Amino acid sequence: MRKVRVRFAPSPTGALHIGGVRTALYNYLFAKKHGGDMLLRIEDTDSARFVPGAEDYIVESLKWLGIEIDEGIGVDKAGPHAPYRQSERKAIYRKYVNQLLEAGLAYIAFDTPAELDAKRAEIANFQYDAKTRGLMTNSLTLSENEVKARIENGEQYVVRIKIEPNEEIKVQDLIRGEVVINSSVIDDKVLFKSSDELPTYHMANVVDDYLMEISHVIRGEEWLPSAPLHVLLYRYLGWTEVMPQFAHLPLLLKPDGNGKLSKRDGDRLGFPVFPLNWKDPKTGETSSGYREAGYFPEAVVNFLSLLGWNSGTEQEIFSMQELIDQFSLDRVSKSGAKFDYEKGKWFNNRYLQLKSNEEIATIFQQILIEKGIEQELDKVTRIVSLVKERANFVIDLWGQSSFFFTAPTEYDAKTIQKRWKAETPAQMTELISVLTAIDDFTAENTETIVKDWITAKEYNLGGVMNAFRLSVVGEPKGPHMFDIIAVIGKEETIKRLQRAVNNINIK
RNA sequence: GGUCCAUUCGUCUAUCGGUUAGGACGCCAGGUUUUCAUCCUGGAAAGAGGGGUUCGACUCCCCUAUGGACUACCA
Repeated sequence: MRKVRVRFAPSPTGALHIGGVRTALYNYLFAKKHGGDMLLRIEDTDSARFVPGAEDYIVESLKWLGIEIDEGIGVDKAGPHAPYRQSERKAIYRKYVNQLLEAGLAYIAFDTPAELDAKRAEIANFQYDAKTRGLMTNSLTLSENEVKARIENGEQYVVRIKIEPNEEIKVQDLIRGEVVINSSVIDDKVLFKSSDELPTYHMANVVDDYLMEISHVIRGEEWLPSAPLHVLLYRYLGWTEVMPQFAHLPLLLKPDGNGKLSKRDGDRLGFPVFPLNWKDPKTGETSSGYREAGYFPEAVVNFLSLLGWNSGTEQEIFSMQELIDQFSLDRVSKSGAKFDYEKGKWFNNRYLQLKSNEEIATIFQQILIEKGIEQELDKVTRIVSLVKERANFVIDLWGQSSFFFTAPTEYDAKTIQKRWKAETPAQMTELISVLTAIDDFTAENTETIVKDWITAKEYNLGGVMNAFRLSVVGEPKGPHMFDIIAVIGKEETIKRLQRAVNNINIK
């Protein structure tokens, strides 16, 4: 049994899309499950679409998510198959292109893009293949000398694969089973372009997967139509015996409407489609990322893992290790998954609840500092413990707990109307004296004393407590009142009560 | 247009011929709570349609419909 070696091979054309992240994740899970290696290779064979910074972005994204690379880009020591950037492997591809040319399995074509466009306009459903290549300008229609002359003249050309028609090409897919496509519908794809001396995806991909000893190609469904071409390339190159196994993953779809999830959907619907914030160096346009939106990487991984795969059990929360242990390609679904952002939030909520108060407090402390509030970790931890369960994100904690740090400056009008009665100011003034007399300001003690007072005076518990809350918090929300005042302290509590008595007027 | 892939609650999905078609998100209702939230309980909610095969189909086959991907000197 061959060692499992998989690769994630994005092209550096911008930020790593969330669908790409899932592909990387599934590759990683599969590799680790089988004790194999995960490679990161950069497919930068399209010089025109290269975007600076994209490669670093990809490396940083995977690192943030905990998807560890064993070999290739982003690893300190160059691996045994270096380089791992396709633009740096020109000579390698050239050799195999020549091999194909010499064997008569590929040919040179001089048709310019303009000429091809003209043909497409002229002939409906034009396809460069066995039926049409005799009409075109290539080494099959030109004499050997003319081909040589044109090349020596510096004329640009491409190398095309020569597909023999009318053969049923079979692709064994680990997720979909056998897929059969007739070779007649495959066109003579460009394998190599002289303009930049670089191969196209198809050629580079097959050559590299072979040389890097890739055992399984796990990639998006958009590659399924070209898989037969790749099978043919392995055959033409004489590598059928070591051809990797294929698995084509279902796509991530738009939450609403139709089509695959795109960057624009994120902007339109208000959620990130990238792992990290990204600023496009050309347009200056920025896109938000899950990290900066406050997601925990574990939540993103967990959420993504379940978009197209399930364990077959009712478990929903998985650590990376559990995912590795339970992952299996035959439990990957065949149909596309609509991206459900609401569920993503829920996953973050679960991880927030799972984390220790102190860990969250450490993060929250930074947010507080940005708001100009410096607090000791102990106190922040205590506050976190009181409000954590009502938050999905660490940032939500601010909305739930800001009153711990700053006294209310205004009071919720609806609540005044409902809870601030004619007798309230007198009761609150009385409450001030009750609280003033308390030395031990713990929640248990203040609760006992205040409740005894309310009972003794035969006041309405709800009436007093709600007015008390309004005075201290400013709104009808928050944790248990006595927990709140234990944190903010006696002096501040009394101050807030006094201010409420002075400022709230009954309409 | 052509080729290929897919089709269970609104969404993610379980079911691998016999189930009251299960779970989760979201939604709704009730309960707990001095407030809000949490939490607890409950509820509504699905096999695209039509043919077969079979004692019996969500499950297997065919057709139709619908959705998606691909159809570049992009990946």
